[in-house]
Amino acid sequence: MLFNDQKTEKLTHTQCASCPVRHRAVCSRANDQELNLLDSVKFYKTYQAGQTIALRGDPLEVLSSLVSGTATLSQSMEDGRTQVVGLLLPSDFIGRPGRDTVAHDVTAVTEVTLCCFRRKAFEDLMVKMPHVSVRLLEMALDELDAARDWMLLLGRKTAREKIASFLLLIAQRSRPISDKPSGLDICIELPLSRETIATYLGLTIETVSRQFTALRKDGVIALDGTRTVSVPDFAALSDEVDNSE
Amino acid sequence: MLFNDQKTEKLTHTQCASCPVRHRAVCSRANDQELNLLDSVKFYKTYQAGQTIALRGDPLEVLSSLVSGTATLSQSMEDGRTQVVGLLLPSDFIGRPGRDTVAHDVTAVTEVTLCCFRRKAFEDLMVKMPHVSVRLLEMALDELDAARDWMLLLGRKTAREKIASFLLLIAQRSRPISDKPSGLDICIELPLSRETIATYLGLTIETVSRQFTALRKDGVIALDGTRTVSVPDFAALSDEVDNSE
DNA sequence: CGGCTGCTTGACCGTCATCAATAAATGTGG
DNA sequence: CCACATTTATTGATGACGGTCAAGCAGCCG
Repeated sequence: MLFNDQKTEKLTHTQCASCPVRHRAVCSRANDQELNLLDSVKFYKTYQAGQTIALRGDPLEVLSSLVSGTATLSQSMEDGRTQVVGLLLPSDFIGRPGRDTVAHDVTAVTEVTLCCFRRKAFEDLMVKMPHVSVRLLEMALDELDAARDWMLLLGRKTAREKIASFLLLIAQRSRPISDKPSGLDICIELPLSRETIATYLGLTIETVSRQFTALRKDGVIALDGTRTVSVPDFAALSDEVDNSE
Repeated sequence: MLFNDQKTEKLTHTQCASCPVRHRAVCSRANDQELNLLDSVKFYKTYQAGQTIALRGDPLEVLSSLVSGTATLSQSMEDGRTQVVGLLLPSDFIGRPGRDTVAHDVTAVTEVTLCCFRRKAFEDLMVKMPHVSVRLLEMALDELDAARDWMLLLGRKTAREKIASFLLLIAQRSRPISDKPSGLDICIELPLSRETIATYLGLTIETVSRQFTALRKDGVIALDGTRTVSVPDFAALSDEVDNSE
């Protein structure tokens, strides 16, 4: 059930105008006046690392944008096998208008802050601000492309290629957009545990671990602790991925 | 390039009112007057089995709905490894407003008829008929869910489960909606070759073949030729899939 | 009939999963 | 701050599933 059972509940209320995802989220095309409207109906929720945000099949009462932190979308089978089917990073949207149940499990992997709207209120907003629908369609289509790219990875890539692709993905998405210090080592902070990486890549935790060490031994990456990866030669890492045509 | 190099070009022009996908495609919510408008700007194109409809990166000049036949969306790597990332069946939409290049290769696997719109014309339509945008968003979100379900299959299911899931999928989608003759054998006509099935399931053609025979030997399915599958015990087939929770 | 293409079957092997044992990181209470 | 417990990650040994290579088979068409 969305927004139940979380112990911690930060009620910080940031003005939309100074919101970190102001220009990327579903609200990106809102003008000042519209932002005021958004400010008046939105509310924030915070989840701790590991908390369940929503479960597949739950009634979908609240729609939200991820403001900070990282969450996963996942799908699992009765016998426990699980696949992460999407990574949610700041500006990503959770839930969908026109549906009344949650389609996939949503889990916070770090502390997560959501900017929330009751579904009814959001659907009203979509009528008042058609650009919200347009932006939502754009974002859905982007996610669709991303999902399909991931299908290539899951269906066809080797374990080593999967890890390399994953590192490149994280490097891209965590970098504040077009910031290429081609001189110094690129340093990647992994938001996911080995366990979660494995379920994202369709591998086991052991294989993930082995491939990390293999890449390290081959000098493609360097590991500092378990969550920090530095990339001495970015081209070498890219070469590990025989990229889509 | 969309709509080049096809030899055969059927110019049949069906009235929207009697279109087979009238109530499922992007135009499903159009009224009679709007249908007339659609009739006046749409045009049909036909592709032969095996023909390329569009290639990744091509300029996207035409958007279309699939009216009849089956096509695939696929993604491939430089070295030739290929993954089918979507199956296009009647009523599915091809292309996306707001993009100017094709995101994935589109290939006809049977003879295919498309109901086409020049991109500009279609974007005008979206303005005149907002329900088209809404329907498009709905369809995009459905596809997104389907893509994510497929990620679970690709990442976590065994070869046998993949084949069983595939058969169930085809059975569902080819059946004219909620038609359950629980008595007699269900008969599935496969629109895809073993080759294409393999690239859809992230397997090799040999493994697909072996799993088909395995399921046959176990009495779960019966094969009549290479494209016709009959299912004596539907429950047995469903049991092969340890379904998502 | 031969030649073609698509499918099946067999023999073998490699990649990755499984099971199991450390080792490292993180947390807890004294 | 250190002993101890717990979780998380690494490493090793082994085997299974599915891939690869190769040969046969079936349907199709000239």
